Amino acid sequence: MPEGHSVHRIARQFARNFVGHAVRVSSPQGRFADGAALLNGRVMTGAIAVGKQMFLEFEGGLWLRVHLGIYGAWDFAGEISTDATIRSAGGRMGQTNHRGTVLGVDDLAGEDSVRSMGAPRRARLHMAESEKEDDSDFAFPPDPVGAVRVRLLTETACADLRGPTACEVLTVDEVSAVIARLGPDPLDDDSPAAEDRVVAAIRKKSAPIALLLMDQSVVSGIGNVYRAELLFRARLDPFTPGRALTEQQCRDLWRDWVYLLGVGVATGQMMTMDDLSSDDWVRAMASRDERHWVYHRAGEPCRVCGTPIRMQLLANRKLYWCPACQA
DNA sequence: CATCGATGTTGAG
DNA sequence: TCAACCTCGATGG
Repeated sequence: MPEGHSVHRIARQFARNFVGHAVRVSSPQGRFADGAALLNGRVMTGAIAVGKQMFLEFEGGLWLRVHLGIYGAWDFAGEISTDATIRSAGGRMGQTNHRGTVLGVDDLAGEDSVRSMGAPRRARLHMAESEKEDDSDFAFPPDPVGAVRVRLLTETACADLRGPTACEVLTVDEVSAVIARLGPDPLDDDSPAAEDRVVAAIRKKSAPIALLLMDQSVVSGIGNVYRAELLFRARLDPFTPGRALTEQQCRDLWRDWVYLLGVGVATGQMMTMDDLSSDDWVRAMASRDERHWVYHRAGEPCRVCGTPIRMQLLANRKLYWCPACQA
């Protein structure tokens, strides 16, 4: 379920609580028994995210590649230091909103609206498309619940993976090969070269821009929500062929993705609306249906012009857009 | 409590 | 183009 921002947050969680530690690796469900045996006992030496893929590096040159697909999720438990998470409305997003600038958590929230990371404490944290924290008491390590494909366990922290699309052990060369097939991820590479690569990839294809934004070989990390929202924010007709976009339109799309991904990683939420009043900010944080311009709003009035938002299947995914604003 | 649907990708046909 | 993968929150009775 997660788009790029959640995967970065999960990688960050591993960096905090697992990197530098020897890890017991098992597969309670059994489907990853061989891979678990390969990794068991090794020290985790790195955790990186590229688009929707995460790579955990272990000593000896072995990597664990995980893709959560549509169902996948990680459950952390133990002495963990949780990421800053926007809890409620404190500040206003619009205050320091310049496109292309990544908002820091400090920009986004006032007191009490952020649970900051701080010292490790005993907690459970569910990480998928959204995150849920549970401070109630539990035994450590917890009994595996359901089909746990992989359990990673240190002296103090536990991480259970369930429902992934991909979970495999790779060599460094194989990791490089996977990454080579992916378009740029702004959090890994926000260079002019990365931007040029995306612009060129879009402008040489005749496929509709709505399809190209979802194509992980063009640009990494965009899913169905960010796709719809990026196109609305650019006031672009989703069916415009890539090669019909101007260079500037392509650059603006990339810059806006840089911005939105930064907001997503900072807040843990796919917040795609700017300049919200305090009341709207409260509503947006409380309900995902108040968080977007067009996503999941078929038939409802466009927030800008009132025209009913349209929905159509494109490559088996629901595409949402405003037929008036995005003409 | 049953059913539906999802923020993804792969591979068969 | 479409089913399969595989899990769980949201929804409705």
